[in-house]
Amino acid sequence: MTDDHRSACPINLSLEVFGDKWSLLIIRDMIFGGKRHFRELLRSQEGISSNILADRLKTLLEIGMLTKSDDPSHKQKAIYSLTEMAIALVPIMAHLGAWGRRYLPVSEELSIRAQLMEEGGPALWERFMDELRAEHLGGSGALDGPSVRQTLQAAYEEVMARKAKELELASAGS
Amino acid sequence: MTDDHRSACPINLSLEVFGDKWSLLIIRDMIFGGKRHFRELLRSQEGISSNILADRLKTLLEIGMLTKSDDPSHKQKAIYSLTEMAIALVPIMAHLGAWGRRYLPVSEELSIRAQLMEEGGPALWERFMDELRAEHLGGSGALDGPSVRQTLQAAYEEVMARKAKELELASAGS
DNA sequence: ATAACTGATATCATTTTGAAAGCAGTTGCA
DNA sequence: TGCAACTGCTTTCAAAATGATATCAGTTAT
Repeated sequence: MTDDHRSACPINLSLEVFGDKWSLLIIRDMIFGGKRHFRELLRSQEGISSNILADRLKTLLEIGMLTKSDDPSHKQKAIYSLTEMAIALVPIMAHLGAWGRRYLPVSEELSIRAQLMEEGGPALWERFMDELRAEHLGGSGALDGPSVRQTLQAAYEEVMARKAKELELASAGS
Repeated sequence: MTDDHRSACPINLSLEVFGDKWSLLIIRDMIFGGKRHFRELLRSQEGISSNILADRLKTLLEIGMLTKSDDPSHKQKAIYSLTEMAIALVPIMAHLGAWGRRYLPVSEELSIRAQLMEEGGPALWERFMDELRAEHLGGSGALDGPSVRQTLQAAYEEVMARKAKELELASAGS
């Protein structure tokens, strides 16, 4: 255990954990993208390098935000799982998304999930966290209805489909 | 306007703004510490260097999280003010503090504010934000009763006083 | 057999960080 | 009228982090 912290302030300590440009994006892809494997995480929107990804995964494991296990289907495959510590970031993700959506130049398709999370409020976040616990920590059984992640993903695809259609119509009409 | 973003995802864009170890600490000191001047911000718990502080302030100004004005009392003094964009981070600060308090090795005195923010909930955050608007954006008049910042600060000092007393007693009893 | 896939490492140039000292003024006090 | 303390920075330079690219040894499906 390395204890050389700059200060024991909770905000500072939080930033020491994920105050960089990549750690939270990895968590984001696991939470909202359902990614569990190294090669999946490598295909992020933002194009993370493999050495950076390896380094951050190692750090997140050390901190206790992730755990790693073998994939029975492939001897070289590793499965990364979220711990409660990482699942507890869902409300922060929601707030970050809402803030970014309000003040930064987001695209419609990449912010529709944030919009739904904002509209859903704490009740939706709690449900999402329960689903993540079931998925990553085992224990409780399946939940009824479509998962929060599936609902968010469907909304994303709907926007993409509409945009493709609009583009097609605009192109045909020119 | 530089538009070379890694992606238009709201979480990514948020991290491009304050995904580093210092930017949010500066905002924290302005929000919770009431700091408005360069030399005040230089005296942070974590010991930020003057070059880093200057660089971050410049970036925060460019982004639109802060504004800068002259201090009438001193020709070389600058007053930094929060914009609505920065004041809107109060709920994120509250969540970050709550998360850090739960999962990281915080000290009692530096986390008492986070505890009160968590217990106060959204209603307290809104009141705090109103006070910050009055303080940094002008407009609305004074608010009744002690300010949220004063209440948090008083709680901090109470913990410090108690700890000093305990230390004194322990020392006397040895 | 072989091509594609697995989770990483190695290399190396570029960028960022950060401690420390310094600077050109301004202000308050003797 | 001096002079010390204070103002918001800037400069310098070493060390650390970042990140693109190529590569690796082993595994699996065809």
